[in-house]
Amino acid sequence: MKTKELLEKKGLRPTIQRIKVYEYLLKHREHPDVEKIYKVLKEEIPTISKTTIYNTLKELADRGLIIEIPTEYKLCFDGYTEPHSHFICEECNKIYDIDADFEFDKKQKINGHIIKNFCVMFKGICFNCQRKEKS
Amino acid sequence: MKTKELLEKKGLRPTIQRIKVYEYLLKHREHPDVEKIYKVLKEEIPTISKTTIYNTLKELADRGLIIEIPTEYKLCFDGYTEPHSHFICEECNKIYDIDADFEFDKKQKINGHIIKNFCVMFKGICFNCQRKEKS
DNA sequence: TATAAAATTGTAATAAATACAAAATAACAA
DNA sequence: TTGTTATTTTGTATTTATTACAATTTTATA
Repeated sequence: MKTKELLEKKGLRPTIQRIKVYEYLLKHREHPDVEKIYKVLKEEIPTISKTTIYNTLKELADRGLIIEIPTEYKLCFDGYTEPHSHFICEECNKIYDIDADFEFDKKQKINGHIIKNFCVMFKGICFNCQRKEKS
Repeated sequence: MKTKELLEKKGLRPTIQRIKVYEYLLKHREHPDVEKIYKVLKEEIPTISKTTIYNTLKELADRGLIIEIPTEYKLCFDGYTEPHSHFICEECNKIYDIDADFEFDKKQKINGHIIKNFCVMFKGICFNCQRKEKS
């Protein structure tokens, strides 16, 4: 389905700003933060405002079209919403996708709390930073 | 073991500020943020500085004495370091401990990345907010 | 007690996020 | 079309969170 239709299905007007933000996250799997998205989109849409980026990301996340990844440093975003985990490198702070499948039935309650979703974050030294340290 | 000795064992001088920050986190299982800890400790130690809270929390976390819990809203802290998970309520933003045991061998690598630790965050509507919504 | 190292404090600077009113855009009825 | 209304975007101002850093204070120990 096209980005435009996905937005409409969630009750969001498919404005050029929303489409571009969403498409950026679908095409780039780097888990960007607000600043990164803003800088890139400003090339294409010079009038775009950072407030719009914030607003759009919140709307997309509220509707489950994207995932918010809170880190110690900043809030990052992911357009890939299939169940997966993340790894963050404590050297370079880069975030990697991890295809670890944790079994969990979202319909169950835990301690009386309704579970809507869950996320797993691994932390350590990434493949690349290990190489750098050796040399 | 006493807080003082735990700090010394990790190579940290057991200053009154560090002891109090650490003890606060061990005694209160509410997952406070910097602001909360600062406000409470300022009662006891009126000269304490927020920078010291930041510094101390970073040192404690680096040495594994406490856990950092990044959320969408702010960075929270936990003095309880036994393996456990967290649940955050999307209504009241309160963080609860969850005794879910996810099996994972930390010594293994994933995709070539060295895993030092991992955390699981559940999200949804907490027990208390469910009651409020019914009435 | 003197000296050096470590830690704390307070202020300033930076960065991240939010609030909000004005302007622009889009939907749609006449 | 055109006019009206609702929605969205933009830009600026605030607020909040975090970091940088020099001066002061504290601590260890020679």
